[in-house]
Amino acid sequence: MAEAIKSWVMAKGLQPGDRLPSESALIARFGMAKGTIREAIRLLEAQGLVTSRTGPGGGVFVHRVSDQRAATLLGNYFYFQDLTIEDVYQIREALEPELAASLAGKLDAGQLAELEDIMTRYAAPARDIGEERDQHIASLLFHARLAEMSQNPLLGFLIRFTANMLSDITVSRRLYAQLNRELWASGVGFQTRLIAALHDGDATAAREIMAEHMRTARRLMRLQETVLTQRFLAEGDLL
Amino acid sequence: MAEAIKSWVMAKGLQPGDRLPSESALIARFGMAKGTIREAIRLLEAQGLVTSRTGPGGGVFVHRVSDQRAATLLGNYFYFQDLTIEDVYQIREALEPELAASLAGKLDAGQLAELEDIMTRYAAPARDIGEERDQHIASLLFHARLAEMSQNPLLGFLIRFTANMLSDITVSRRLYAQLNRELWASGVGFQTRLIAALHDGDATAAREIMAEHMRTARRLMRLQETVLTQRFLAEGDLL
DNA sequence: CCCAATTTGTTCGTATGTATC
DNA sequence: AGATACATACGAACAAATTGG
Repeated sequence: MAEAIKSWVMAKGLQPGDRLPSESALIARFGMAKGTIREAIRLLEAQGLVTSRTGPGGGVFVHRVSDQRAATLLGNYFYFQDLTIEDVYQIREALEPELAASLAGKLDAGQLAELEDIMTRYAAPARDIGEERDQHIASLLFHARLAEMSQNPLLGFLIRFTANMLSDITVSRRLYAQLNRELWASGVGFQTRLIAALHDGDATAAREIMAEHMRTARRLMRLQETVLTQRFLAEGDLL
Repeated sequence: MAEAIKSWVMAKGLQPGDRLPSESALIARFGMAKGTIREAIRLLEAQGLVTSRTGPGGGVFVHRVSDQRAATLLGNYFYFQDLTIEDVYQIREALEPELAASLAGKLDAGQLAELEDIMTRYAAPARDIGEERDQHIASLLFHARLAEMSQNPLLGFLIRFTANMLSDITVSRRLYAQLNRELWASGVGFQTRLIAALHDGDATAAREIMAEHMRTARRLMRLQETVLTQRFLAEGDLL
């Protein structure tokens, strides 16, 4: 029944911002009771396709599915799969270099400045765990912003999604607290060289710099996961 | 309010198949009216997190989000972005070779046989448009099955998703009707060599074969899109 | 085959909250 | 401040589907 409304909306070619008929109008049109209509609207709302506002001029409106919503919905799917950090890095290692290459020479001065600005947030080594965590988040933000600059919506979404998913995993497992200095050192150097390559329009260099960074991060993460497992075995009640 | 139920479910650590309290029980527990509870359940249902059955022994059950559902939900997001075929191929060109490499030497005889079986469906050149369409679908099935064999759930999902999205786009635009013989010829040859490399456990060869196939398909698709645009201009009412 | 119990699904009437004019 | 228009919430009744005796 939500499908009926959805296809009706698509048939009418409604665009984001357009208003759906009011509840009473939908009741009349589809010949269903208020509760049923409302449940159908909830189905659409959960998918992020509509939003509703109360009051005069309010109603139900077509809404473009937000990046956030799409990521959450897709995250629900992987909640039941058992993804490893290694799985996520396999994707990043394939996609991030591609992104870097495709952006070489395409960014304006403002965008390059923004990336440099983010970089300054971890120009200095972290002095405590809190700073270390902040730097880790900021470095993921660097990738997320880069992804938003992509002309390819699919590529941009996937990179933001994997970066966020990694952020969730690592923060929840407190991996960031153990990240060693090597990652920090390689991270700053990498971004400096990457921004230069992007500025110069050197796609090959940008790709290779990013690829190397991914390989390094993946290797370090792999080490951390080993450490983590050892800790679990040492601390927890042994089987 | 659906979030309250969702977090309650996660707090209880319910697993797929576990039953949620009945509507009346939820009404008692959360102190809300039946309609409100039902709307909340619809929100979870739309996300694919629960399903419900009527009758004795029925109720609302935790459900692992299906592949299908996740793909549909993610597809809604991209409905509002304007994705091009080129965008999708940029992802495939990055991911498919990675998949091929990671599966080299990991498939058993049954899996290899299944891939060969799919291949036989387009061993001969298509004689009419209908056959051509079937072959196009079958070739996408080849990629989808290969993706399901991946040990990486994220990689598998993304490849199935991009292949399906491409299938939707091309079928709806009737591109398949224009696919030329070069794609068919290269397709069969590619799969034969790919299966051999997978069997031999030659990851490097598998990656390169797939990469070459993707480059070829992407190039041909690009030509087709040009043709399609020209047709629109020739046929439709000119501006 | 039918009957009864259980649980979700649907309907209606009414009341409340909220934002606009 | 008050009227209006809209979504939101409540409660009671009835319908449909499924299972077991």
